[in-house]
Amino acid sequence: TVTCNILLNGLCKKRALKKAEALFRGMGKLGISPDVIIYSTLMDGFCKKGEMEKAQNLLREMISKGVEPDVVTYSMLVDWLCKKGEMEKAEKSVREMVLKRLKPNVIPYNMLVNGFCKQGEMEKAERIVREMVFRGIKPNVVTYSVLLDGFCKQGEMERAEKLVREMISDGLEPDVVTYSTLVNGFCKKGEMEKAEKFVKEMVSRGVKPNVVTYNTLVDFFCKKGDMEKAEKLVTEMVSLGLEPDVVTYSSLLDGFCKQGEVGKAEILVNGMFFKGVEPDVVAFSTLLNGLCKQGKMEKAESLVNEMICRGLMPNVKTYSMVVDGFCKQGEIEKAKKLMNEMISMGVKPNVVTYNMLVSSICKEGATEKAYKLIHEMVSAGLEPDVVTYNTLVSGFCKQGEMGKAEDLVREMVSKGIKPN
RNA sequence: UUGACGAUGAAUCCAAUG
Repeated sequence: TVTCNILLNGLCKKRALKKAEALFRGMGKLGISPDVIIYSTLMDGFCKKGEMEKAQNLLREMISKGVEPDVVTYSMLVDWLCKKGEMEKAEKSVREMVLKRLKPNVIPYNMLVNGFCKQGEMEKAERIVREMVFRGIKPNVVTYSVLLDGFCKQGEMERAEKLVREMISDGLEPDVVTYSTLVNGFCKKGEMEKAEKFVKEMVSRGVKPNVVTYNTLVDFFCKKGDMEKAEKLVTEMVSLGLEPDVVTYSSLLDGFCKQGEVGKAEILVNGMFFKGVEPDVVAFSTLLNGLCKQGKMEKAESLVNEMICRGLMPNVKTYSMVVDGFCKQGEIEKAKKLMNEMISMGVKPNVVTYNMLVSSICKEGATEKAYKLIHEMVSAGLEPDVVTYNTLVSGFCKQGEMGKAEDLVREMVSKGIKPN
């Protein structure tokens, strides 16, 4: 059973779920009865691939075979709920564990903390930390890193910095993730000096920067448009034995594109293949966005086809970039056609996609007509957001129809959308 | 040394003076 599971785990980690499943079924035929670990391993594999149906079926199967879910199995459920943003249910599951005397350890609590942090609910996150301490569970480096990321994403860098000091005085060693989180926080705030200070600190504490740490810094310079510095950092990371990965390249691609150097980006993609780094959907989409922004729509469309040929399925963002490209070219009909095409590919347009259409129709001076798109959005199950309204308000303002603009502001407020 | 948690990359609107 253990041997099988080691194999199973390997297959799951490699995303070879079909093989894993085959192995699982094979075990049954050999008369090896799967234990809770086998089931959990496979369930986790399905969860990570987003195949929740299969995961749930497996859960039912294990229960029906009298295999009791344990702390790990429950935790996976908790994590799934947290990632879906269903925090009440997630909390309930943890309580359920307690009631069933499956003593939840630090991990399910970390999941809850992470869930709340990702929603920006820092008070609730801290409440969970208090609760875990109350239950006699010590926060670990992950707990702190999760909280740290939460504060960073809220832009509360003073609190973030304090938290790192706190964990050190609590006797916990910040690791590469902790530091990378903090470095990212400062980078996103544009505080490079601070970011560099903490890179120095991590090194002096014997924590080696890894690819993620460098990617964070590289991305900062790419966003700033300082491609020289970005490329220099890449050279530095290579000299340290860190291989640039698809994320490194994506940042560079975006940097070049935003500098208007789409040609360089195209060359870089070839360089990726050469280095054996396979571009993924994001990498391709980044280049695609560059092409669209330059109005090179023929190239853009053929790039989308290339993606599909490579088995990389364009997502909403990918398609939306092309939709926006057509919109900005004034080819609204083509944009609409593409929206139908994406639907037929099983990709639903979202608010952003619609906002693009709204924007281009406003630019034509037909704000009234653009406004009517809201109905279409609603019937597609989408709610207009602050950008939708900003676009329309701006449209009316430019047409000199201030009354209508003001009406719209009132309308958005009445819908509970805060003007920014 | 069989399973669960944390960090990095891509899309839409608007803004003063000129």
